[in-house]
Parts: sequence; structure tokens; C-alpha cells
Amino acid sequence: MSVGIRHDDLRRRNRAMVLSAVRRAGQPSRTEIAATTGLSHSTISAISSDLIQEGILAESKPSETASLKRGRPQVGLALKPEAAAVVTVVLSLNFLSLAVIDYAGQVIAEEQRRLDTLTMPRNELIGECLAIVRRRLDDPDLDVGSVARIAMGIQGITDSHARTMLWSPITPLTDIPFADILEKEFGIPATMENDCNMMAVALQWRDPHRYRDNFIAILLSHGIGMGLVLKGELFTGTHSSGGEFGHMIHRPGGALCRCGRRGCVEAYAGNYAIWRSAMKMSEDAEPVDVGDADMRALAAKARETDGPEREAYRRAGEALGFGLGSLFALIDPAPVAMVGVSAAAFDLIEPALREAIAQTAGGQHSNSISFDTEPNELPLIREGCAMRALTFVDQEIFASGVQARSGAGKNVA
Amino acid sequence: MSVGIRHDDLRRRNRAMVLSAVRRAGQPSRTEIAATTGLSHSTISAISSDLIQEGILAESKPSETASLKRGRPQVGLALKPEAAAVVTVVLSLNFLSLAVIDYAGQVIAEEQRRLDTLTMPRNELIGECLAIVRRRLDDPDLDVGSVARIAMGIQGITDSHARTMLWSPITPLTDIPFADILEKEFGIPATMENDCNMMAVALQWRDPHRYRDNFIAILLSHGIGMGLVLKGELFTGTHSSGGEFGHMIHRPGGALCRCGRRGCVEAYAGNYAIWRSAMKMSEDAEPVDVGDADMRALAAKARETDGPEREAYRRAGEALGFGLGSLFALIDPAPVAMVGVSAAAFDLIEPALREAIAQTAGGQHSNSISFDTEPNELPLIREGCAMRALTFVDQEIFASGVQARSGAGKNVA
DNA sequence: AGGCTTTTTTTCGAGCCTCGAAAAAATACT
DNA sequence: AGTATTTTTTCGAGGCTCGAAAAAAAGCCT
Repeated sequence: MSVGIRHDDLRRRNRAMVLSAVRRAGQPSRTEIAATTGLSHSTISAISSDLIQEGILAESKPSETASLKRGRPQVGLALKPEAAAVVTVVLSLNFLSLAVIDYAGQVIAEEQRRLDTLTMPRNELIGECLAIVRRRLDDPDLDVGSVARIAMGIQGITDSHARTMLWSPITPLTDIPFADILEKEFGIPATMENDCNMMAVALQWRDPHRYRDNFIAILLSHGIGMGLVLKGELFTGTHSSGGEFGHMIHRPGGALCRCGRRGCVEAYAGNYAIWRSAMKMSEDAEPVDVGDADMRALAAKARETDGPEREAYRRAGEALGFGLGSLFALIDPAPVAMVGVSAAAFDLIEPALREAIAQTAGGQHSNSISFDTEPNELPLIREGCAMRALTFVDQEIFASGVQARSGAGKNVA
Repeated sequence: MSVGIRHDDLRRRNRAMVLSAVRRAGQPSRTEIAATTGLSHSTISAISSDLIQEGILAESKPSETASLKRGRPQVGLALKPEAAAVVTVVLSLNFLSLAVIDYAGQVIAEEQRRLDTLTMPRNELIGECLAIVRRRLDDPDLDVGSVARIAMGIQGITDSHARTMLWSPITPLTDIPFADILEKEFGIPATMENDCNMMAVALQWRDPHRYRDNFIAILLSHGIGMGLVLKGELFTGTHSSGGEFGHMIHRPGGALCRCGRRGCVEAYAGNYAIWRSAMKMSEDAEPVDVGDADMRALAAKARETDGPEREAYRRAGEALGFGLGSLFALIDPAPVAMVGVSAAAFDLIEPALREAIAQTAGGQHSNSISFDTEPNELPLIREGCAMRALTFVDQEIFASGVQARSGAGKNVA
């Protein structure tokens, strides 16, 4: 089954450990790296000396705080920004955004574009995505040769290998192999990631204290999505990106969901569902798009008077609560981050949510389950894509040593 | 975060690979092992020569089928039965069973006992478990020194490290650290495993073709349990054994569940729930124990006439179907094995189950989801415990080389 | 029967890798 | 300026895997 460890894998893995330690810690000294990896000082010394020679790491001036101690001061190691670059492409409803990010994680270029994703034919949609990347790669200011990875993120379902968009609410089109398309066009390795998974990855980097080994990111937007990290690893389905929390069944045969089925959590907690309920429309009413501004107005009204608007949020909370309860029955409770427009209305959702979750087996100690909110999902998705792409470069390219790098490598003797 | 690879880990890991390959394949030749592990012939030769010298493996006579080919015949390597032994203890409702299993996986001794688990005080329950083990270890026919691991399985929730029984339907007692108790008493490393997880492990070994990377084992008995294998690995919760499929919410505020809450899948599909429904009792009626014979009679009656009995099974199927639908939304569909008394009544359950699952997002291709049934759970649980314990011996004891083994080692120079 | 072919297994030297100890480097303290 | 302290590098030892070649153990062929 799983394959044995060859002798050359050893160095590769330990180089990867060092890179990972540096990316996580920022500017760790060799001694710190030795401590976190458990490898000997001599090994760290050898590996970091190689990595510096190859132009992947650079020594940074000793941190000023260290001056208090006696002894030889530690010298920090940092990722060399010019060692490589990655490109992120995020496709969401009527909106396409791109960023170029250096190896140290800084944004060095970006571009955004509105487009009518719902009605675009297949060729045009793909064409726009390729064009925005090409424009940036053609930029003479950019060292094109150093772009080592493209990570595309999309709202919707992708396959478990992160290569193909299987289905998305932003377009009627299905099964677009974006990763293959990008790779063929630009000759740069690419992935097609699920938006909520990338949100989770970003949270892990933003707040590793709170979001480390086990947590849940839930997107409360038009639809309901989820990114799940268990035991420090992104959880995906066996075939698709999985984690379709929004389509767990809340009430069998219940309200009509955007997916065409009935009773999904989303059919009670998605923006369209809250809107439909607040407007006292039938649960069978066809889902409609609701703008962010309208949702904010709805939330304001719900806060003001105890009418159908407030009841709509209450029902959304109930659906989310029972859904989370079922999820917690499977994985045990974990911290939750609520992301998206309706996360700004979490005050309206939370009471019913907690009440519902307390009625479930998974929510036994519902008070100890903590929620955090973040109304803006796009920056998170981009950050997640960036970190995904960068760690790929760390683990799969730079860890392997001997690779022809055109960008920063040219200065090396 | 994760730790670097030391030089000495290399050998350990590769020895573990070889042992795993031999356990999986039965009597593979060195050449076959080299092929499956990807290691070189020289390495396999060196490692297997060590393992033979240490009394862990033994050469077996060349297989007769190979005689057709030219060339030097392959010589098979097999696990040496005397290299070690493990003990399994399975505790279920009013029933305690033990088995001693040799390193090659053959049962070499067993004992079973009835006891009144529901009313036994804490000390007695623990005492019975210790006593049954002690009796076997005191057996003069048994080479006690070679017992390298005890795996205990219990119906109920265990912690994610497989050390403590947190809760079980077979006793009102909670939080019994059986693993620690056994270790302290006998000085042999022990674990406390969840029954459904062990069913899943056993299926993986019984039919690796069907149950390999992704599958689900569901226990249809008094309660509803689940063991889940994803990407080849047993899935557990973050704190508990997790996978409490039976307590996902089917109908918010619905029928009374044994767990005291309402609307759980189990409150519709557990034996007591089917019985309650067939007897036209209220959904609020307190759950009662139903014997296996009674359940078989109920199933027979349901097959005979289209009355409340058949309807009860239909409702059970519906609950299981919507529950599976929600589960599949999270992990994507996978093969399912139905285990336990009510698996023998799966013909009564299946139609409604398929109908329900077809109404869910996860069950889009409900016809392609395949079900298998196995009415007897106890043998599976024992097998799972045995394989768990044996692979522990492979990976954690024998893989590390230099260890003082009393049993088979004494013949080594 | 004896030599030849084929396949499996072992042997042997080369090349890496990590480790521990000791040396070197760089700073604060006295 | 010398000493103590801490970090980093150097160096030799020991292990591990690998590839190539040799050895072993059959069947095949004349």
C-alpha cells in the first residue's frame, strides 16, 4: 500500500520541515528551528546553508530584543521574497480577482474585474480567467519566470484532487477542469480550490492559536458552505471537496433549496431563504438572488422590530444549530468561524442557534462552543489560495533541491 | 509542528512497511515485498534477514503454483505465530468475551461469560474484565510472556485516544479508563476501542477489495452506531470515538431517543424505536430493551402483512436514508455495510432508505450506492480488536528492532 | 546427464544523511 | 582585556539504501 522511505526522501522531508518552520515562525534562528523540528543543530546548519545558497532563504539582521542575552546572538532566517511567486485567481459571483504574491507572502500585484458569470458561455468564462492571468504574466515589471504555482478558488464544489470545478452557484456550467486548463495554457502547475476550504486554510494562518487542529469555517452567504480542518488537516470528501454542510437535511421534505431538493440547511439559512421567510413567501418559492445591501437592511429591520424578519433569522439559527448538532455528533464540537454577509447578522442568529444545538447530542456543552465572525469572505479566500500555493512551492518544489529556478537563481554562482 | 525524520526512524519505518506487507499479503516473497513497498531488493533482503533472525518472520515452503515458472523459486515469508500474542476483550450487553490470538492471527484460546452489565457496580464490572484476562494469563499452557497487547472493545463512546470508555448503553457507569486499568494490572499495553470502529477495521481485513479506502459500517441494533474509514484511515472525532451517526438529527423535536434528546436517527431506526413504532406506542414512550428473537419475529410479521410492523421498518429506512444523505453531503457516497440484528431485516428497510436518500444532495446517484449486510456483529468486533492489536505490535514493537522479547526470542543465539 | 537460461536472493562497495562532540564565532559581563 | 555564555559550523563516525554483480536454485534443451 503506502510506499517505503527511500534514502533520498530523508533530505527532502527534512528540508520541507525547515521551510515549514520558517514560514510558520517568520524569522526563526537555526536554534529555534532545531528545537521545533527535533533535528540536530548540525543538520539544521547544513540544510539552511544549502537553502541560503540556493536563494530560497536569507539571513536577516538579528532581532533587537535578543540583545539582552549574553552569548552569540541568534541570526534569523527568513523566506527570500524573490525566490518565487504565486498567482491566485478567485472567481465568485460576477467577480474575478487576481493577485501575484511573492515567496514571503506579500501581494506584489493585483487586478479585479466584474463580469456576468451567470450568463457567460463556457468559452468566455474560461477566456476571462486565462486573460487576467496572461495580462499579469505579460507585465514587464514582473519576473514571470519565478511564478511557480497558480491557485484558483471558486465558490462551489470541486473534486477532491483540487483540479476541476464540478458545480458552482455562480454559473450554470459544470465540470470545468480549470487546473488542467491553466497548466496547459501557462505551463505552470495549478489547482482549483473550493472557497470554503481556502477560508479555513487562511484562518489557520491568521490565527493559529485559535484555529489550529480542529475547527470549522462556515460561509453564511447566498448559499451555505463549510471548510473543515480536523487534526490539522483540511477535510475533503472522497470524490469532491465535500463538507457540504449546507445540504445536510434539516427537515425532510421541507423548504425548497437552491439545489432543487427539499429541507437542506441552506433552504432555511441561506440569504435567499432568510429573505423568502422574512417576506412571508412560500417555502416553495424559487430562490432569488439578494444583494448584500438588501441583506444588511433586512438585518437592521430585524434588530429594530420583532417581526417576520427577526423570525426569519431565528429560523436560520435553528437550522444552523441542528445542522451543527448533527455535524458535532460526527466529529465532536470544535470552534466555529462564521464568514460572509450574514455573519454580520450573527447576533440575530446566535440565540436560536444555541438553543437548537443544546437540543442535540453533539451540543451537550453548547455554551463552551465558541463562535467568531468575519463578514468579508473574499480576502480570506485569496489568502487561503496564496498560502496553499506557497506551501506547495515549499513542499513540492524547494524541498526537492536540484531544480532549475530562473528567477532568483540567476545570481547564484 | 510535526517532527523531522531522524536517521534511525528510517529503518524503523521500513521494517514496519515490510511487516505490514507480509500481514496483508500472507506469504509474499521478498521480490513481491520489494514491489509493493518500492524499496530495493537489497534493502528487503537485509530487513527480512533481520526479522527472521529476531524470530518475527519465518520462511515458508515455496508455493506449489510457482513451480510452473523457470528460475529460482520464490520463497514465501510468513509471520511467525509464536513471535507474540494479543488478547481481545469484547464487552457488550450482558456479555463478556475474550480471545487470545497468535501473531499470525489465529485464535488460540477463548472464553465467554454472561453477566448483568446493566446493574453491576463499577468495581464488579471492572473486576470481571480483569478476572477473565487473569484466568487466561494464568493458564500454564499459554506463553504469557509473549502477550504484547490487549485490545478491549465496547459498545459505546470511547475517547479519541482509545483509552477510556466515556459512555455506554450497556451500563449506567461512565468514564472508566479501561486501558489504564488493564495496563496497570497486567503491565501490558492496552487500548479501549469503540465497537463500530472495530467492525470497520475487521471489514477492511475481511474484504479489502470492497472495503479499502472509503466505506461505512453501520450497526443496526438496539442503538445505531457507525464506523467510518476515509482515505484508508479510521475516522474518529476530535475528542471521542466520534461518528455518532445514530445521533444526527433526523427530525428536530421528534421522537424520544435513548440519549434523552429528540429526533435522533436512532429514535426512528434503533430496535427499540422500530418496536415502539410497530406497537403503535407514542414517540414519547420510554425506550425499552427488545430481544433479538422478538426483533426477528417482528421482521417476519412485517414481511407477512402490510401492517404497522412494516410501516415501522419503513420509517426506520427513511430515517437512515436521510441520515446517510446528510452524511454523504459531508463525505461523498461510499459503500455501506449494515451490521447487526436488524441488518437481517434490511430487505424491509432498503426501499424507504433508497427513496429517502434519493431526495438528498448526497444521494444523487442512490442506485450506485451499494449495501452489504452482516447480521452478526460480535465476531467482527473481535476480529477488529485482534487486527488493531496485531498491527500495533507490528508497527510499534517489532518495527523498532532491539526489544527484549521473552517468547520466541529465547531460541535466538 | 550436463550445460544453458531464467528468476530470486545475497553480497559488496559507493554515496548520502544525521548525529554528537568539539571547535569557532560573536556577544555581554566583570 | 579577559572570561563566560550562547549560537553556529566543522568533522569524523555510524547507518541506511541503492545499484551492480555474484551466487543460488530451479526448469529447459540437446
